[in-house]
Amino acid sequence: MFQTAKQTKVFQDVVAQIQDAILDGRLKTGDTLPSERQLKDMFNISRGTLREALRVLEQKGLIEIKLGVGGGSVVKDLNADQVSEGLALLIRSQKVSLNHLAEFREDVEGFVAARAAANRSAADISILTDLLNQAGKCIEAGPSQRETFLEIDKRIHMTLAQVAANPIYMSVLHSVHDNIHRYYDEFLSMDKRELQENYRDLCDLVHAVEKGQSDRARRLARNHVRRFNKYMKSREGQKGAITV
Amino acid sequence: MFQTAKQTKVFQDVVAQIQDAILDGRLKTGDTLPSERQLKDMFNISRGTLREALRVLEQKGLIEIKLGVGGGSVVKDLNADQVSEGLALLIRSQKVSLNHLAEFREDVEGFVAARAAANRSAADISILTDLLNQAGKCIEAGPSQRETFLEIDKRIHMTLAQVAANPIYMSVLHSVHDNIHRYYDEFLSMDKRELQENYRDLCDLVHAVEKGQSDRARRLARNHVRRFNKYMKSREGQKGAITV
DNA sequence: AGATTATAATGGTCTAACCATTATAATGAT
DNA sequence: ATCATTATAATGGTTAGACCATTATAATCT
Repeated sequence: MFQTAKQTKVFQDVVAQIQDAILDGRLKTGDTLPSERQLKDMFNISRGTLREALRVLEQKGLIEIKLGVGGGSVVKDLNADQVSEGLALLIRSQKVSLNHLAEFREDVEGFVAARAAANRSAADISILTDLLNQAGKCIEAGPSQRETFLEIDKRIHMTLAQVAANPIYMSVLHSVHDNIHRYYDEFLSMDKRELQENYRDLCDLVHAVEKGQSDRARRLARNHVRRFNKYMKSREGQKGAITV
Repeated sequence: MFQTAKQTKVFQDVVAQIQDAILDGRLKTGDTLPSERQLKDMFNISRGTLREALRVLEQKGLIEIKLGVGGGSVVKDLNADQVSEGLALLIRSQKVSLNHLAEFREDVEGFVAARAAANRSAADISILTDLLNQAGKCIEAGPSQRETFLEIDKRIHMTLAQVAANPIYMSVLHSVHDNIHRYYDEFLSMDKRELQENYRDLCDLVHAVEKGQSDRARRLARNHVRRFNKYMKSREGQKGAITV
């Protein structure tokens, strides 16, 4: 009939109070909290308990704790890192395989491209075109620029997420890339033909976005990712390092 | 040229060691770690430092700390809760609006349905049909069963994610539902006609999944969610409680 | 004026207690 | 003997006070 009246643990109450202050805007990004010795007196708790609370807030990505004079707990600008870390833990614990991740990425890149095509502005297209040009130069420069190409490839995808005008897309895509990146080293040996294929994919994709062709953009993005995934899987068989 | 040689902080080293042991399987779900007083000796650190490490591991969702005799740090079964909490923080900090969340859900439910249609087994269909029947009875029972209906609605969606056979879908969908649930109270006043409309959506959707019609399933799922979102937005205007 | 050195504030860690909770064992009542 | 009650002890939760490590700033020296 009744529920537990209160979370007795002191440090949880402190976490809640500071977290609420941050999320309600009473503490803004960049603000520095009082020193630990001051805070412990304000909350009327011991320093050890306060530090447990601060460690939790740090792990939540809400504050950053800096050392030395002028240091202290600084309110952080919240980003997708915690989501990303959570996903990474699921992957490492083998609750999620590389195949799962690849499949998911296929879907996500697909609808990101579709939303981007629906939302694009002239300025967006100009940024994307510029990135395409850089990517093209990388390929001409030969295989030495392979990593740079992949970096630009990633930036094009992230830019599309930005054009899609929904921060969730950016967070999710960022998390996916973060986690797929761990396997990149294993699969970095694309030859020139494969890179060119990749490049053509991106050109077609950006073109579809420019024309506002949502469905076509989605299909192209999915195929682009699928080809990359197939490539990874074939390499995976050769190396046998990762069993997913 | 060189990088920082080492993370000097003791508690971080402890976090890393225990986390690795869990993720590598040396510590399994349900295992109880030694007591704090034993651990502090094993690591040769103070109890305060150890507790900071444990608090971080707890916040990461890797362990659960129980009180009293026979208590201690127990290795948890990892789930999507941390991803969900991270997303919730992004929403509360207004980096993400309800509109963003609704739009994202539309896309996610869409491709979940499509994957489910491609992967469904006879057993899956039987479970879904059973849930549909329960939902149907709720509607006949009148508006008193509204909450139950919404609960079953959610279970149907989660079941589809399970059928899709990719744990990321389940995690993401779970996170989305978790976070959209906060706004449910504001929008629970669906009348009978709206509930029936909802019910028919679900029947059509399950039917498409049964037939293995991926594209149709995706379209139906998206429309289903979109209708719900429109409904929420219209209510939002009336109440004016949430400004997103 | 510029480089060097001391200062002091801050987080990081340690020690040693005591409090609060709870499963189990010991005790008592029936 | 069985069940309820009560003590016991192990565990996490909290406190207090000290000292170490880091670092921005101020003081000093060349």
